[in-house]
Amino acid sequence: MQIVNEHRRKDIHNSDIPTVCSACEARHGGVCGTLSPDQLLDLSRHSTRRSIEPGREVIGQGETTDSYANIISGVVKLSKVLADGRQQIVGLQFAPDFMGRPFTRESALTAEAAVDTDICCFPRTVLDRLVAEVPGLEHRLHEQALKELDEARDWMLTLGRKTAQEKVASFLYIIATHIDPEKGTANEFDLPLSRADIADYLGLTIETVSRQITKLRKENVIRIENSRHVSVPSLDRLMHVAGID
Amino acid sequence: MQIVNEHRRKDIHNSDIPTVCSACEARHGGVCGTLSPDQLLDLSRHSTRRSIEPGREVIGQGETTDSYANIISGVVKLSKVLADGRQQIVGLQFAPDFMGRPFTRESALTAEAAVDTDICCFPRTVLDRLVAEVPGLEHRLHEQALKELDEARDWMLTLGRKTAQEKVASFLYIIATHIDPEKGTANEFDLPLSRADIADYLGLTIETVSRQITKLRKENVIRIENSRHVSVPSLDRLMHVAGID
DNA sequence: AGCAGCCTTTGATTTTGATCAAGTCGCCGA
DNA sequence: TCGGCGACTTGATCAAAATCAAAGGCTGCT
Repeated sequence: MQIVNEHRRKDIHNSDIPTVCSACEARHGGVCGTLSPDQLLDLSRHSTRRSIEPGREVIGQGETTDSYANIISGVVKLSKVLADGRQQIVGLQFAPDFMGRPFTRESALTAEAAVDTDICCFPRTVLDRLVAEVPGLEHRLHEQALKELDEARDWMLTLGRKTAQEKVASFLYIIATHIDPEKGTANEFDLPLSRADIADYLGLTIETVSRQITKLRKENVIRIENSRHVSVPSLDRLMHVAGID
Repeated sequence: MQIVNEHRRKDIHNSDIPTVCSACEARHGGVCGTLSPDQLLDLSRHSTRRSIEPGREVIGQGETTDSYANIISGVVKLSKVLADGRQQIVGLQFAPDFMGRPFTRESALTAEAAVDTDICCFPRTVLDRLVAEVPGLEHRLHEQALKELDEARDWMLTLGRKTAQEKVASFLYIIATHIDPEKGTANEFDLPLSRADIADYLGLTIETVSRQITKLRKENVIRIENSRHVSVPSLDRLMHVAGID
């Protein structure tokens, strides 16, 4: 994991930054961005990296935890289930998102890795202390919450008012624009979700998802290989099919 | 509007509090709760009360504003529309909610009064200054955002995975538990939304909403008069039909 | 009172997506 | 290399909700 970064880093004063953090892909985007080297050191001393394999739960609906985490790489599904087992994925989180809400006293949702995922966990107590000490930190967390709220509301429009075709296209668009934390959008990518997951995200069945993907393929909106790898000739076209503008 | 409050107020130190605020129904629940009398005076000097009749837009999708508001009484619909006119209500706000997100530089959604509604508006600049000055204020706004996020995610489960019957029951349950800012739940209430609004909130058509309401009535889950007034003999029963545990 | 207009309900029919049921494909282990 | 298994696709049928269409019923106005 000791990758030497060939590009010049965005910040000059790398000197005092903890080693774990200076190599961290999520440092600038996550909560850590607002922290001084001292504070970063403080936090890093209490934080642990974890690798999570696909399907592994980070936290279950109704459980309690006392930690927060940053996603370093990978994709995490946030989902809710009804008593009878019907499931809905209510959010996807990508690097370098902060996972803050799953860890409230009692979690209202399940967080589960969709693919191999690395996260950086730190205890609630430490972050809470830092929030009290560092002026801009709560603001950062607030911004993250507002971003998630906007995304949730966008998705509500998708769930409530779009057709199956538009839903699937909307999903592919989300992935294309989020899968690569570096550059904005990708024309080609591996789907981080199985058909069953996609169905749970879109409020559809796997059969319908499969049929709609086939339809999009036949209409040349996307190309598929291996059923997991997708390429998108024209993002504009995909957006249009997704009913976005 | 000069109503004399017969009940003893929860706080003792009423002395320095601006008159407009001391009579305000939203003061304890809204953002104002964290402010000192001085700060409240500061804010109140720049704030204006507005009465909004049903159907009147407070802010439209894509517009810009420079104010926030507290809901004093009434109900506000937050909605999004697709290019072709399909609409989805993505949230309802009740007194004493803070309306913060609608007013970001460019609003991602439309806020519109569902019934006669009173709000207390204040300029972005003043609140932003107070946020910088008052330690707990951003936290309060953060909490509000997290509350809305939780509600949005709950609703996503409803939109994606519940049947029409469950959706309508879920809606009625939301209203029963939110319409009265004072006590928790009401067994009897006027619906703040028309059938068309309910349909837009549930991702259904008005015909389906109407049929499901009729069905709930015939099954004695609810009683209806005037098509707007609803009474609920058993909240537990309603919850159960709504698929809530 | 009588009428116009809107909101709501109800009915008949159609459509979309769900359900049921086989396959097919790719991958892993024997 | 061959099964076998899980994930995905495809097909046939069914059902829930949408759509199309026509009343009711309430409100406000003349």
